[in-house]
Amino acid sequence: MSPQHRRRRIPDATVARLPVYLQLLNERMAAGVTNLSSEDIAALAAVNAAKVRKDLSYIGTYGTRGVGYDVEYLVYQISRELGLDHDWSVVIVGAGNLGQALGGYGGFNVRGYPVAGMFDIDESKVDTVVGGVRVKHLDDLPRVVAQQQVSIGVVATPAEAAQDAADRLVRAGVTSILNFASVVLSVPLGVTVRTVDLGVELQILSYHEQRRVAAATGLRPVADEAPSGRSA
Amino acid sequence: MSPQHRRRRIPDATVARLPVYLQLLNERMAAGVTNLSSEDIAALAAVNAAKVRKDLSYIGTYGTRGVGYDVEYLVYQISRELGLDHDWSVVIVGAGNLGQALGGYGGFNVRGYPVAGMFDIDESKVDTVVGGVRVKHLDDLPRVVAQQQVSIGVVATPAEAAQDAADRLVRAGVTSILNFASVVLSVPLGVTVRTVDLGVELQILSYHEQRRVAAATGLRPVADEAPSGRSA
DNA sequence: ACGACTTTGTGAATACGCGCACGAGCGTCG
DNA sequence: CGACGCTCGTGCGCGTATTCACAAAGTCGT
Repeated sequence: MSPQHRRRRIPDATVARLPVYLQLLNERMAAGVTNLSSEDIAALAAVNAAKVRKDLSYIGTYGTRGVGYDVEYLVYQISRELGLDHDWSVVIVGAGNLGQALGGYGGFNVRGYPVAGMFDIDESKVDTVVGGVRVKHLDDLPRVVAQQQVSIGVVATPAEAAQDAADRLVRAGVTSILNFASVVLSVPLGVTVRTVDLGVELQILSYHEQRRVAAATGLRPVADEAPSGRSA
Repeated sequence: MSPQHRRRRIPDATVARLPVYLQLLNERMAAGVTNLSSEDIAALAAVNAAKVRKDLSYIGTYGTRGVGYDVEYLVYQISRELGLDHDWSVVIVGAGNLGQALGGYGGFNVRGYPVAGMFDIDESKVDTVVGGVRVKHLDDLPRVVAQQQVSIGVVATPAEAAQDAADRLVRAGVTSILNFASVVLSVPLGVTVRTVDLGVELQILSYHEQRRVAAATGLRPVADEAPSGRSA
């Protein structure tokens, strides 16, 4: 039990940024950088420096005043906080277009999320091999989840099948779901769902585009700052 | 100029939810439902009913008290607000694993985002056909963007190539970018970027998992509500 | 035609996240 | 060894987002 186990709740917004910091710290570390100030990190992440400091302060006081943060140590601490000190096996449900792309991606293993299994309900997909993993029938899900201690599931099915997939995952014991289907999944309390929807993202972008042309057309030239993503 | 052109700025949080409402309204409409109350919508979207009403109030007062919202009319109004009354051509940069999956996905056309072109810098990929689109060399990007009036670009390259891809997109005239690479893109003001990063999503989930096991281990049994995604 | 009931639209209250500004602590240099 | 400069950690005010609660406005039954 390390001394610095504050265990105070970290704000959602911060949790969402920590992986970004981690990513870029790793990148700089690989480039040989050993120390970075909050200003440096802020510039790389395109956010405010105070925000970086506050974010990092939630996981502990690992900086040195007048100097900055030791990159390697910080990487270690963020990783630990995010639970990356060990691997998390994942299962992928749906071996269609997207499921195959995810399975073949390879990024899972590299990042510490080995694919414990891919599943589909379509017999014709079962036993095909995707990215080194043989597709199993969805009925085998509970066994694999139990045996391999899987707690994260990926839903890569068509929208119609997504809720059923989620239900099966939950029943099998999965407590976190990454959902790529265009549906709002309903899950019991205590299960975390994150949805990534291509259509939603595109529609958010087209809203901004639509707004730009409306402004350009001169229809009410609202003096309104141009919206920019998380980047500057 | 319709009478209800308030043109007041819609909060980002609301903009992010409108596509979700739209999705589920379309789904219910297809099922023959003609009217829905804010409570109904709230249940389907797993959010608070007051939030639904406030969100919808930003685009106009299209409900009927005592009755609810006419689904078809609401779909029309949200679509208009999101700029979906016409198609938005997109270009995809990067014809690797992910680019191919996106191109072959087909969902682009259906949803009103026809793929005007796929591009790669790797000669061996050029002229291959993915999802009915022939891959062009990245140098052809400016021509296609100009000719087809493309304003949305998708970055599906490896992380190392993503910033260059973004720079080229911006130079060609694209003003919205959907980025799938694990990098923080730097773009000029007035360009909107949205990043979707598989690694980030997984790490957010493993944070919650890590927290769950920490709680279960009894290390400080913090009386803290279990975190659930956007769903209930 | 009127009263009871339903559901919207929105002011007001609350919670949350952001960024400034500054004190505290560490390293460095004379 | 003391003074100076740099950068962290954080208290505080501000704006945004969420939720509550209720009057306004419509429907429906009689």
